[in-house]
Amino acid sequence: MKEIAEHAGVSKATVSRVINASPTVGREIADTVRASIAELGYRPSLTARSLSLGVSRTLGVVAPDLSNPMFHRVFSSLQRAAAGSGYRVLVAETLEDASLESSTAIDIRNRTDAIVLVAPRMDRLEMLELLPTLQPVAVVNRTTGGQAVVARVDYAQGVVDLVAHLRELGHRRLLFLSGPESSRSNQERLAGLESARAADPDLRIDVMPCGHGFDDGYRCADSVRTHGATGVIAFNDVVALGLMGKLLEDGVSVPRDLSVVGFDDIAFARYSAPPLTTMAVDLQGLADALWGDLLAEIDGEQRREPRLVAPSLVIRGSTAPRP
Amino acid sequence: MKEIAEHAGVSKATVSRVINASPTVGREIADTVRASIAELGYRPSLTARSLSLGVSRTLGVVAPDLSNPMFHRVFSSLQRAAAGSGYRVLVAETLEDASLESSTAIDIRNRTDAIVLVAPRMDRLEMLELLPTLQPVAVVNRTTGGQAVVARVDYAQGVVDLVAHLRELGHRRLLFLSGPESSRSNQERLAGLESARAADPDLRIDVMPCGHGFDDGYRCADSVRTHGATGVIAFNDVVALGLMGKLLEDGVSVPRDLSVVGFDDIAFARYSAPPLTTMAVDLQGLADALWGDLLAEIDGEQRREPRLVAPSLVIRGSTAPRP
DNA sequence: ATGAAAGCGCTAACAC
DNA sequence: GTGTTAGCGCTTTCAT
Repeated sequence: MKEIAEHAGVSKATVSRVINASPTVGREIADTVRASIAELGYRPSLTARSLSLGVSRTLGVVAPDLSNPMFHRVFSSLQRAAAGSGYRVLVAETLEDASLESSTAIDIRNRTDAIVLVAPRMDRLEMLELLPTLQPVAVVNRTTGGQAVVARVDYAQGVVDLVAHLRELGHRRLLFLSGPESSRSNQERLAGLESARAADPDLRIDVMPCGHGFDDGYRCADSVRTHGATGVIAFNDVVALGLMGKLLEDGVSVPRDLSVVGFDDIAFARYSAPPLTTMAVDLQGLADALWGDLLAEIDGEQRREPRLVAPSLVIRGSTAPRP
Repeated sequence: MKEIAEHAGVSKATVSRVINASPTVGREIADTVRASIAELGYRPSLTARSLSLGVSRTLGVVAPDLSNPMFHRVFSSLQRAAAGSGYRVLVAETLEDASLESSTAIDIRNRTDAIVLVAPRMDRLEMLELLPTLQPVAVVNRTTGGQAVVARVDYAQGVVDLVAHLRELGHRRLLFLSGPESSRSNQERLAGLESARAADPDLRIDVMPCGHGFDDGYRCADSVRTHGATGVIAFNDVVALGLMGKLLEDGVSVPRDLSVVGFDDIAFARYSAPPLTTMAVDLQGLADALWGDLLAEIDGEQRREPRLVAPSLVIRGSTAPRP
């Protein structure tokens, strides 16, 4: 920057003004400066800028695993939302290392103006302790007792809708393939199941621990077949797809022999054979709302009203009347 | 930091030394300082640190679309590799906005110590012009004439292997579902096709423009059916899966009526019905090599020997002898 | 072993 | 309108 200033015969301050398009700088001078910038191929240091301004215009995202299309979509949607306000997104995948989630979050937050934390399995106490040091911070699919901006998918209601759909098709014996025990969103699905049971004594819903990945669904297929249920509610689409893969391989026809539903409406759900009945979630809407609140917090407001987004049933080919 | 210094009754320099575990600091003093840090909940500013050191220990990644499992895996593998050296990864998805790729890359590079560019469709001249301003920089699946660290998947050879596999199964009329025309990796696949043709005059391989997404594969299914080929080589697994979805929906049996192969070996390829025959790519290996070279460049060495990784055939259920 | 002070590249009063 | 100057929070000589 000093070089530019010298080259253009002005002061660093003027260069700074030109870069930031300050209106108080003379036409001619500005052009000279711009010429020097172009000639010397100068690029302002964003690091120095951040330090001086105390602001980086960067949003941090911490997520467990972007290969899960659901997590990827929250990230991607956030990036889109943030980009609309001129913010970049720095993301860190915590992968298997749940133990490093906290320190990762702290580190990421340190380089950014705000952070969104996607940590479905982080211990609640640990999270509650962490949150105050992370402000402004948003949390996805968890409750925080007002410690953060929060947006949640209404998994409980989603599961209720799924059960209702299967019920209408005549299914009375249902099986839920449960996700990670410690996952908050799994617990909500379980709660949804409970209220569905309560509302309909004629219904039997069993729970089978399974997991959250393709391989988990695939692995559970045999137990599902022998279980006797006619309708299966998978933890999510990924599990449902893994399950269906194995089922079809073994000659079980979905939906003729067995109806299967997932959750999330990932891209592939529409193209599987049969296409998957599932709950679609407006993640872009969730991200937009979250980002709006976060931006307000960055500007000093307090926005702690939890956002609850309702998923909607998408009926495709993997469900049919009870055999 | 000043507060810590005052609280502990030492100077800022000493605090800095304690933070950086300098050995030249007295045991007792160090403990006092650490106590103050803990008590006041102090976290050093990485931004200031970066500015002072001229180094951020962060790697930037620019990729078009992380929802593509292939791109996601290069990102994820890079993050794993970089994490091993204590580096964070800042990623930006350029999404549809190919026009913003350059400026995004510049911006990201500006906040990081190095960058890896995944831009299969960026104009070559634009890229060649951009590269010098991005050093140290690595590029995936493109050639740069020595302007950058590069790692490439040998798509040409992969396609040759795929053709050979189908040929052995008796297929003589093949159809290639081509990806984006401007994509470098698509051009390499085409080159592979050409050498396969040259080596085997008895073989007929047609090319049909299709795309790179699920929906593209899905959409092409009808034309594929009427085309008459008995073996289909999809641009990648995503296209293959989209195609198979529609095919099975329409009662075409894969692999009995038609053999289908993909490329990349994405996670779901193993769980589709039928599981997909495809070319597996050791992306973690590619990322490790790339990161090794990049790290060397960060340290001032020059590492421009292109890395070429050979994919390997994974035979699953989507291919069978010609009907 | 510790402190004082300069400097990383930028912005923002404040002066002219 | 433009230049001067003081800082943003840290690291790192150079003294002591």
